Amino acid sequence: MSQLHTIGEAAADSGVSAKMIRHYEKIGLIGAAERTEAGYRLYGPAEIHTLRFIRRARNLGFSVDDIVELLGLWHDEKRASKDVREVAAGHLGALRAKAAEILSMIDALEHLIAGCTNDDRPDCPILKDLSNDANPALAKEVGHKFGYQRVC
Amino acid sequence: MSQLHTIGEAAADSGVSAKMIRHYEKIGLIGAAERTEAGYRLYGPAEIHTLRFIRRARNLGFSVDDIVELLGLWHDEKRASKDVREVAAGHLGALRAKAAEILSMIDALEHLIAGCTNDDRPDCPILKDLSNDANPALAKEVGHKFGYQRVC
DNA sequence: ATAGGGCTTCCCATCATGGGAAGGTCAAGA
DNA sequence: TCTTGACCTTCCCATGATGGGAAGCCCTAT
Repeated sequence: MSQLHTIGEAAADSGVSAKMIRHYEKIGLIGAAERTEAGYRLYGPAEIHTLRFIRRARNLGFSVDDIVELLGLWHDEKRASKDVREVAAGHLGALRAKAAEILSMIDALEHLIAGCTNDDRPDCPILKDLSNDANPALAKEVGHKFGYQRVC
Repeated sequence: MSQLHTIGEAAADSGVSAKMIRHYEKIGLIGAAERTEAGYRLYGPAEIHTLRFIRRARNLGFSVDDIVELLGLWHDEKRASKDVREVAAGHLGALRAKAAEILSMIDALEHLIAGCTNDDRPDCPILKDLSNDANPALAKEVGHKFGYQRVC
């Protein structure tokens, strides 16, 4: 008994909020916890270890779906390291794509801000760029289906 | 009449989906569109220009709340360029923070993956790190309220 | 006994976006 | 003229991870 913890203690010890622990249980990421007679959830060292694993994986940006896989591999003594690597590499690719996207936004925004007079005059290259039909800010070539011609 | 467009045409011309145009109307980012007798929304050049403005701002990662401000400034002849700059600079700061977060995840993940044997053996430094209590992967100093001591 | 803090479940909100159903409208072709 | 198909309308639901908050039960210290 002495190593069984309530959800609040498990949260403090693992860094995962009580709210999220219940959520992870509900979506099946972790199994249903033991309960006291009064219905309180109880967590032992193994469960808290798992929660820490989950928190670390979340800190690395892994999605819950990824973590389902990682936990399965973690508990699978016959796992192949390349299977783990595959999950990690997939996530790394997604992170790199996201980083590239954000960095290009930063780049574009820095250029716009650099051109701003930063005073009380209304002239503003930022708004000029955003409203300029000829110079679409950071145009994503996505979703522009200009095949249609106007009907009216 | 000849320059009035249905929502599908406005979507194609602006790069904002019809779904989102209706959504922007509902949340008040844009005003209610004119309607035909049958209830179809109609968009003129000014509205489509605004939609393009919105799409460009979204491409730069501005939130809808930011865009409300930017549209207000855009239409305000007496705006001060520094007010625009302030909105943009605030967003830039958020983007930089996000980028730093993602880059540190990438960095940590690259190190883990580099140590992976990538074969059929079960030994795996990635899982080892995630499960290692002593070496928390990319520990965020966030949310660790370790003031509490275990009660049990 | 009572107060306060922790626990339970349930519902709602975020943020931007899309999917899909049920039904009305319109234009082109048989 | 009728049909067909592509559009439009509104309404509801889902995403993903997280938190807020209410109503009510439980436990412990005063």
